[in-house]
Amino acid sequence: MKRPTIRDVAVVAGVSSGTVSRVLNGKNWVSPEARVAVEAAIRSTGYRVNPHARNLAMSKSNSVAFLLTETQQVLFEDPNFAALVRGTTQALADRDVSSVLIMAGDAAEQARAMSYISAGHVDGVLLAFTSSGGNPLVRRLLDAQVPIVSCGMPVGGFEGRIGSVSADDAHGAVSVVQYLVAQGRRRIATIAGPPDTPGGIARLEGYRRVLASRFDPALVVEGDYTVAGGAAALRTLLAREPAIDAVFAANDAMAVGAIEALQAAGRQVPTDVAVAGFDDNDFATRSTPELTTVRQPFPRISSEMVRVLMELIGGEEPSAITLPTSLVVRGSA
Amino acid sequence: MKRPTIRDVAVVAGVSSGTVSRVLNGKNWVSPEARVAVEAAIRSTGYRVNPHARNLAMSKSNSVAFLLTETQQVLFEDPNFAALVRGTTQALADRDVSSVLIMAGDAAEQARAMSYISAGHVDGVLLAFTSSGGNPLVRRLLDAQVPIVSCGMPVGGFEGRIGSVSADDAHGAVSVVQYLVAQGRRRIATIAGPPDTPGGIARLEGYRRVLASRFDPALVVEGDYTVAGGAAALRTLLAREPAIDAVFAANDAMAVGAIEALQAAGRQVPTDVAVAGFDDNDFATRSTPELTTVRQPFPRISSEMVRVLMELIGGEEPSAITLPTSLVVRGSA
DNA sequence: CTGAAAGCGCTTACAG
DNA sequence: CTGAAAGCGCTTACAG
Repeated sequence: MKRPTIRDVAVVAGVSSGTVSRVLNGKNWVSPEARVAVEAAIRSTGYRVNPHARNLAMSKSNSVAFLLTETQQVLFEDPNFAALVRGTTQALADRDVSSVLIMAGDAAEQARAMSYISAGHVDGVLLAFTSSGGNPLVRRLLDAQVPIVSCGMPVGGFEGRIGSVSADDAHGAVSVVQYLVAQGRRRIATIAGPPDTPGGIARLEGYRRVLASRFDPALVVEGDYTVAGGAAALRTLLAREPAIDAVFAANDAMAVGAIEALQAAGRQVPTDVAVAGFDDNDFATRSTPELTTVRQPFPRISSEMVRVLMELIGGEEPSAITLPTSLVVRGSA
Repeated sequence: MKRPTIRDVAVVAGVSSGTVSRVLNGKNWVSPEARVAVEAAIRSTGYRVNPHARNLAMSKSNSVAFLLTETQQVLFEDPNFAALVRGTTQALADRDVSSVLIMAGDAAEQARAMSYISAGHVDGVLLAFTSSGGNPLVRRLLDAQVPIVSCGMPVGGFEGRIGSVSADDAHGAVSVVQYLVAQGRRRIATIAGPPDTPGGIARLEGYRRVLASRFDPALVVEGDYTVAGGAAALRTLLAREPAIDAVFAANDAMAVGAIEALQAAGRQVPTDVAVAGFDDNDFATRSTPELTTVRQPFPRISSEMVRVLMELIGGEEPSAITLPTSLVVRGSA
């Protein structure tokens, strides 16, 4: 009737509940015989540890939050988020820790998130650092000593206080722009990301580094990481400089928008204008032609985020990890 | 240094910890003076209740799972899921209960989900009933007495054992097919959903009911709810019966695929062939022309799911709720 | 290696 | 209306 407790297991196994707890927690101060007896008793009673009791006794929650500081809309439209949520959930599950998705898009939600997290529901938080929108919350979380690791280099002055793991944005941009140059492109424009995002900064810098003295501010337009934003940016670019023959967009969504706008303007991609993106997410293979882009290693980013967070929770110092990207050549450039 | 407990609040307020607990839980057996003193003490100490202690004492978790039995890929591509996850998370947060997203696509994940849930991490489960893929898990959950409510009528023989809330699929289909008839369409085909899904069954039935004696099996093709599947189904339809002048797709994604395939085949939408969908999700406004479709009231579905689940958790019987749909006329039909 | 016991921080009959 | 106390189910020094 009632769910079995550690005590029930103990009587069946003929030991004390302390011993049951020890085998449960993999301590090795237990004799082989006792261990065998306890394991059998666990099976025969159908015992499962009560997480609330364990959490109370150990004062930890065995759970972390994945915090979304963007508007909720964005989340489910952004394949990067999806990959990260999927990847980290998996990596966490492998360690038997659960994860809660927390949406904290507006101030009210952020307040709620803050009280939820600081109440001790989670041991740490995973963050996708896309803009500065979540900064106030991050600051408060930090003040409350909550372990945090972000995907993407922190941009709000949090360097060294939170863990981070990011793709090598600058180098990824360098490699793709070099590729465009090698293909003989002469007027290479870029659609940059928002300047308050790590990708918005570093990818532009990579572009600029390759072009060096040939860098022309007129060929830089800022986008908002959306398909529509990419299309709009492209039109601006075309108005400024009709002779562009290549565009490097700071993410795949904008690259898709650029392709659509280009085609609407009667330009062939890649014949007239080559287009390259960044991310290699679902957008990359949904456009015609498919995108030449820079791949972010999301599975590895996810597992590293989890590893670093666990270290932080364990009391270690925050580390900042950068992972290599790779160039994926498809039809668009 | 150490986080304040109920006891700290009690000494500051000059009462016993039992009284603090009573004001915390909104019991009214507490004098106004005591209440005021406690509330002040809570503020001055910065007290927050420890959820693990509370959960242990009350033996409940104040948390529910949103279970995804589809492959993980599907989730983040499906705007219906996104709307449901968003809506239920919100409704749950309003009641101060948290939610965990659990992906249980393959057998290994289902086993893990089972043990997570039956360990008592959550008080109940929210489910999006899209196919029969999750049936074995649902069955085991039911055996373990876990309260469940699904979106969509249960199809695996779970009627009456789990709560459910769904849009009125049959009536929604009736209204849109009647609309097509009223527009003067004569050869109305349908791309049905998979026959092991509630929508796959009821929407087809609504279509059939309107056509009655004019129903022609040759005009029915089964799709898989994806854009590509919709396009493929449309091509099959066109091969069978080039004279179709309208298509009712069982969801928006397939409707978009149908439009694309139609256009690729040189047919104008809606002039040559009218196309209607079902859902009114993001797909509906991303196609050209935009979709005429049946709106599912996702916000209401979400909040009803939560309400019914809370009832179930509270010991009441499972209820099955059907919510009305509405026809949304845009450019495609 | 193992048991008895204290403690984690709450809730809730039970008296009063 | 309120306090003292038991209980929720674990973990973990502390002895032995």
